[in-house]
Amino acid sequence: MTVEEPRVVGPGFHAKVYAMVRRVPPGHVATYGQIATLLGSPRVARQVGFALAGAWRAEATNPVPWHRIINAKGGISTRGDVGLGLDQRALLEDEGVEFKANGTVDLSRYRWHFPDVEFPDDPVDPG
DNA sequence: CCTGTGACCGAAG
DNA sequence: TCTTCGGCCACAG
Repeated sequence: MTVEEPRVVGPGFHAKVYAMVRRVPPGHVATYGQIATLLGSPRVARQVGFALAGAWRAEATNPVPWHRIINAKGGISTRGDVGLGLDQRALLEDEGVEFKANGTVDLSRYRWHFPDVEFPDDPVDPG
C-alpha cells in the first residue's frame, strides 16, 4: 500500500520557513534542503528558496536572517542578483563565517543543527 | 479568478 | 565534471 504523505507545504508555509531561519544563530548557516527537511520534506527545498526570496517582505514585521541560508554546496545562490550575493557574504563574514578560496562555506564546520524538529506556535525567545 | 515570479536538491549517465 | 530531469507550491497584482 502506498502511503501518500501529506504535503508539507500549505498556507503559512513561508511563515514556517521564516521561523526556522530565525532559529539559526549568528556565525552559523543552514542549507535550503536542511530547512526543507526540517519542515518535513527535503523535496520542498525549492519552495524554501521561493519563500526566502520573499523574506524581505516579512522583514517589515519580523527580521529574517535570510543570509544564513545557503545552498547545498556551501555557496551563495542569489539567482542572478550578484549584489545581493555579495551582501550575503559580507553579512556572514561579519558574523565570523569564513569563506574558502572558492567562495564557499565549510558546511561541516558552520552548518547549524536545530535542537528540535517541531514548530512551536509561540516564537522561541533566545536567551 | 488567472498569471507571473521565485534564492534548490539529489540522482543518473 | 557536466548536463538533464523530476519533484513542487505560496504569494502579489
